[in-house]
Amino acid sequence: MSEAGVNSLTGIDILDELSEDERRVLEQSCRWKRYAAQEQILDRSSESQDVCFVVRGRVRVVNYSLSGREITLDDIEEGSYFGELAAIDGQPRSASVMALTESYIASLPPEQFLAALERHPPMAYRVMKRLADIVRISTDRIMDLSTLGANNRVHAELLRQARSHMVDDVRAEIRPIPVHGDIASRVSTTRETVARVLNDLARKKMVERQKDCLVVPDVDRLEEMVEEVRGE
Amino acid sequence: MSEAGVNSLTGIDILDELSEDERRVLEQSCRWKRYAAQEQILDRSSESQDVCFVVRGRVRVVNYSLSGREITLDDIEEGSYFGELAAIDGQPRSASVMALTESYIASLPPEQFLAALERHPPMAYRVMKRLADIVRISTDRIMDLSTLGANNRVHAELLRQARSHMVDDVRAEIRPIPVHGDIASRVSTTRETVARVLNDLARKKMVERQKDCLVVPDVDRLEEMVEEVRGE
DNA sequence: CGGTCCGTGTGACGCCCCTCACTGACACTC
DNA sequence: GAGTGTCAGTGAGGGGCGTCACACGGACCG
Repeated sequence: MSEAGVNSLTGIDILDELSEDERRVLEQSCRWKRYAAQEQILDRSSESQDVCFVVRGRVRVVNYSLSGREITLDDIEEGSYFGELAAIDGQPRSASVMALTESYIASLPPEQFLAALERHPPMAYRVMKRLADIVRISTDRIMDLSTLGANNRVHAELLRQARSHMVDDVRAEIRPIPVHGDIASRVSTTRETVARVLNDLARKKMVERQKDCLVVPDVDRLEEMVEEVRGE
Repeated sequence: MSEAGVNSLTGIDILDELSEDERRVLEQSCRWKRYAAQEQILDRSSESQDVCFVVRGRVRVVNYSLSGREITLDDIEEGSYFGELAAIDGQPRSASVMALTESYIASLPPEQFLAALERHPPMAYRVMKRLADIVRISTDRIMDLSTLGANNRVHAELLRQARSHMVDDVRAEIRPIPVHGDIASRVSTTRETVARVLNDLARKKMVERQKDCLVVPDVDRLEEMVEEVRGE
């Protein structure tokens, strides 16, 4: 297994309102497992319906087209969870999940999860909030895919990343510097297109490559650019 | 207002498990309103956060690109509801909603909705199931948009509609016959593309136009066609 | 029955961007 | 320093499909 004190669900957000005792009960119902970076945690075709808590690490929810093309759906941070869909509705898994970094995952059988939801409305409320958030992100993405061209989607994605890496009011430093194929898989385009767009933006001085980060000197200017295209 | 006995939430699925009394309380907190076909029920930019029950009629959740292009997100049947996202997370509305047919809508303020969720775990569970369903549909659509070409998306949509209009094991009769622009807005393409695809399928004897319906003589054959392309 | 919608059918044009193929840089290992 | 893996950059080619334009038919209505 693992060293004492490690099998704890203390840092998991949605379990915040639970009492120590309650949490301990859940901890005991979990299967605990460590995964290496890049390792597959959950397969789309697997039968399991467990809810998985990311106790340590970061994971990525992905899907593959039969042609092997990889579509990134979401990244999940330490303290969050995934796999709730199957637990809630009993349907097959809707996507695969892989570890981005070395990760420690606790999986809870659906029965215990549902029972906990029923006992603890605040926890249920948090789960709903999370689902609502996923829905919003998904419909935004559908809108992007439906109305924007590939390079505009790259702009939009860059803008999103910039917004979450602001260093002052206007400047963002995206660190670590994102790999092109990664961006591509988030906005459903190709590595090559991302490279071309990025160079194009660099030529216009709207991004700047540095050793360890990608800097966007004026995020608002980038935003204008995105909004403007959205209106066409 | 309206005639006696009409302001009832009896047919609303998620309120099934509530007692008569409970339901009555909710009924009294609702604003009731009738809408004509095509009328706007909810605007994306409106401030409201009410949850809306479709007491009678059918409504459509849509979004518009600034260029005016219309993206259909979902159709909602009598007995279901919409507008829960804003009520749950307090964020602005994520889409607009319009009446497809003449409709009678009950809107419940977010506080009462949330309070009801807290008091009634089974109702909360139903809401979660619904959200989970929306997420699944959305990610399917994202996959379609990411991996399929426009005409294959039309095939896929046709297949979906056929599946819900089976008349025996292999044959489907889609009734009423869908308008092209409608299909287009569901799969994010153009009216023209839909027309071309449909004629192409007609030439291959995979669909047949009739007076009042569109028939798919062999749904499995259509399915093969879709699956086959998905794998490329 | 001429007018006006509304939905459909189809051709031509052209551009976006995916695909393929190659080159180059950098990091690590033997 | 040669060998290997990962990531980035760039050009050429070409097909899918969005856009525009226009013709057609059926429904409804004065």
